[in-house]
Amino acid sequence: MLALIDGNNFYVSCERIFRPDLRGLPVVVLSNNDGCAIARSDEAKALGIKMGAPWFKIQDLQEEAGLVALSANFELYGDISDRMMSLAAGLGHRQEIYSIDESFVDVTGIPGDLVERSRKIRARILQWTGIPSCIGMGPTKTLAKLANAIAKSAERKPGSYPAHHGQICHLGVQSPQELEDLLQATEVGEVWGVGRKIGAQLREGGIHTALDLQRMDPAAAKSGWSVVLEKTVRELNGVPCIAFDEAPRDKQQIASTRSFGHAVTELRDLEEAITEFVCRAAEKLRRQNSQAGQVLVFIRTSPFRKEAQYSKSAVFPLQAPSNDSSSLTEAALAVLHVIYKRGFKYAKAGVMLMDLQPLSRHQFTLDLEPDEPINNPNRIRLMHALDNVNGRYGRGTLNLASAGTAGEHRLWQMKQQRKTPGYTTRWEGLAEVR
DNA sequence: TCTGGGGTCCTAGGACCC
DNA sequence: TCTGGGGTCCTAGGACCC
Repeated sequence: MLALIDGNNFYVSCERIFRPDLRGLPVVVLSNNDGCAIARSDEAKALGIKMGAPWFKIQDLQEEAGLVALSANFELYGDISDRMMSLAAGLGHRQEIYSIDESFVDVTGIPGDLVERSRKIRARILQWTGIPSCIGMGPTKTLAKLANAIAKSAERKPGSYPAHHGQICHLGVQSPQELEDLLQATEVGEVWGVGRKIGAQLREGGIHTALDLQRMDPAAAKSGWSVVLEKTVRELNGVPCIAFDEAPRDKQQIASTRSFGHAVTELRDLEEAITEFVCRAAEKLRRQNSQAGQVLVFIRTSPFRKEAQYSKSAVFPLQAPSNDSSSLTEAALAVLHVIYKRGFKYAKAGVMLMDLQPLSRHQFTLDLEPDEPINNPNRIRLMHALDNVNGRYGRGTLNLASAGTAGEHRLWQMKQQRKTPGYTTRWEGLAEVR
């Protein structure tokens, strides 16, 4: 039996911990660059604000409805997430942290009333971190996710489900008839793994509810769509097909990409941005003790603007895998010089490190170059020092020269005009009590 | 004026091999 | 008239997730 614990409107709830004045108000958290809404309070949802709604299209609601918008403060959310996760882990014996606000917990064999136990954990999370959450339980991940969705709807949308499923919903203890009713009351698009496209195709084929999907022939799901949907069908029937992953696995690719605060036309500006992106990505790469075999760089104009469009990416296969910021930057800038075209207004760029492999693996080349910087102990120490300094004194304290200096005005720097302090992660962000 | 970022997995099709 | 069979590996693109 698996439980899925998930924070309600997580980013908004994090902000409300230190801004109790925001409770009861419509609040949204905006994506990087203050671009669009990526988290909404219940009150904001009630105003009809959709997930991903562009800020400039909803900002009138500030005046009209008292909407409050905040810039994303991921440092804060990450820290609150850690606290919530460690409390959620107490529900069972194994935990898989699935995203910043969700974790699966294996509650198989836990004695006693799981619903009661869940209520206690939920109450503890609320009291100790201030984050309201919902818990769903079922014999597979897909059913636990579904239970969680039911728990949320039963609380937020009265009448959608029987009220006693609010906050905690345990599908494992329902009678077959009750289970059928719950699945019948759930739209097929709510099912984990069914997105916009497949949802529309299913509805076209007469499959409208989770119950319809559960009763679908798995072979038909596979031949008509893919093995992914087949697994979903089986999971809805209580057959586990998606593994429980306790230990976070090494990433297979690491990306750093940004939309710019202002359109950028000059190569020099793009060089700065790309350098910074490589350094961010390389830092993550070193943190998981990996090295990259390939570097991808892309630049593109804004598809939303009516002007000349250009979008291009290219890959640089490294002669030997590396996690050295300057080697990777050198490769990335070489790619940039190839794909850059003058005369376009660039809106976004990014770097992806690919073909990742553990540091322990070393591929020897036939034509060893004598001045190969790879594995040079001094370079390794340098990267180590770089990470330590930036870890201690904050990101960007030490940078490669081609990243430019923060003092200069950087057109490409993203906009964040509504950011709350690092309440729990920075001394200067500590709240004062008077 | 203003539309996010970071991932995973699967599939189809091409290149290539014997 | 009639033009094999079986396999692997890689990549690009699509779909999904939060």
